[in-house]
Amino acid sequence: MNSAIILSNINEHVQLTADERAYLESVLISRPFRHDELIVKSGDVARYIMFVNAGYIMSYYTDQEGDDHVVQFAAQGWWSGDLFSLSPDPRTIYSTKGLSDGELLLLPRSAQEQLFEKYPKFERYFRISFQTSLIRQQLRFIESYSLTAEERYLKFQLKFPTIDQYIAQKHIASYLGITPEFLSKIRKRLLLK
Amino acid sequence: MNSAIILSNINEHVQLTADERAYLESVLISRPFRHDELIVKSGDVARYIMFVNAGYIMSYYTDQEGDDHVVQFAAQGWWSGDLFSLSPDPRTIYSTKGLSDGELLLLPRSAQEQLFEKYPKFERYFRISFQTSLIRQQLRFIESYSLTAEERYLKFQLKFPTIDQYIAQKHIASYLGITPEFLSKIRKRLLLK
DNA sequence: GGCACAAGATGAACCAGGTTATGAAATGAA
DNA sequence: TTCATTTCATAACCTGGTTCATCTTGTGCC
Repeated sequence: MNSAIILSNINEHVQLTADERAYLESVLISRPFRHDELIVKSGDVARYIMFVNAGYIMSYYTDQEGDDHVVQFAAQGWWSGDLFSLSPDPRTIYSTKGLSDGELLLLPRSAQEQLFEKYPKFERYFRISFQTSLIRQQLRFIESYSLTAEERYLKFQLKFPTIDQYIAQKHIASYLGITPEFLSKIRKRLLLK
Repeated sequence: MNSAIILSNINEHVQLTADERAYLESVLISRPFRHDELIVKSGDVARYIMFVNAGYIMSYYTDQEGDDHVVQFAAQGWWSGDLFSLSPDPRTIYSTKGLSDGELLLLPRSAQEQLFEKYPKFERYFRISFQTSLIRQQLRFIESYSLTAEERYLKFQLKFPTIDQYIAQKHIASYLGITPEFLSKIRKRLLLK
């Protein structure tokens, strides 16, 4: 298993010893996925959190009316946002799908608890990760109110300059909280400028 | 200082020793506030995070156009959501205001770092707190897309059955992401039902 | 290549929610 | 108690975004 990316990611926040590194590697599970594969279905018991080691994935939420809402795109080097696997009821409310071929590294829930017990450094790493995710999530929430759909689309393009070739427009629309038709209009409007 | 509430809050997730408890109490700072007092102004260097020991506060974000967006209400027993104080640049983007008279317990940033160093248990406590906050924040984000303004208002009333006497309607409207006028319409519509 | 089917574009009618304006009621300072 | 200020309600009008229907353009797939 190639764990270079996850290790360098963790190393940005805490310095791991050889022991800690070895232990982490011993509990990670490689999980390759294919383009368009449904990796996790909502309602599943998700006994792990996911690190994207290669490729692209997206997570989405299906509401009562059966409409999907894209919550997150994740590229190489990202954790997937589904944290329900860590709370008492591990049934996830998100589905996760591959947007390309790729590989996940799964960190099982049980292993994670042991990781925290054994090496508090990992607790620190995840504390920091959750904290920055929370800040980002709050900013995104604010933006969804204070920016127009067009501004949000422009921001999206800046944030994911390369990913969009992997993502269908309807999924981008869903991520932005608008209909595909309206995204179409925005794109046309932007071309004319 | 009365730290019963914060201790029982922490105790729900980790068991503190007498030492740990004493240390925490020694670094907490009492900060009383008044109704309508501006406690933190956006742009301030916020060197602490805040625990509501008594009363109600709200945090809001002021956008480029100068419009306020209420991000969070917090009652007794809640941490305030402003985590920028923990990131490298501690200038906050939120303002915080008292909705009633009350008291905050401030946990200074420097003290917090020492707390984590000295007693990893606190790292665990905050890891768990951030994690559950993140889950809640994601749910709120999803709801803002998949529910109508009226449904969100009804949910708000369920979630904060007592707080609304302290909060002006325009702040509730802001929290819900709508105009005060539109909230007015919704309330009228609901009364007629 | 050719067929089937999903994705994107386009346009018209429509609606949830915003904007602006006005007045009434509440709050509060002097 | 008065005057000023803020908040809430109401109503007419406006608009960003939706819905639905049709058409075009991919994109597997055998």
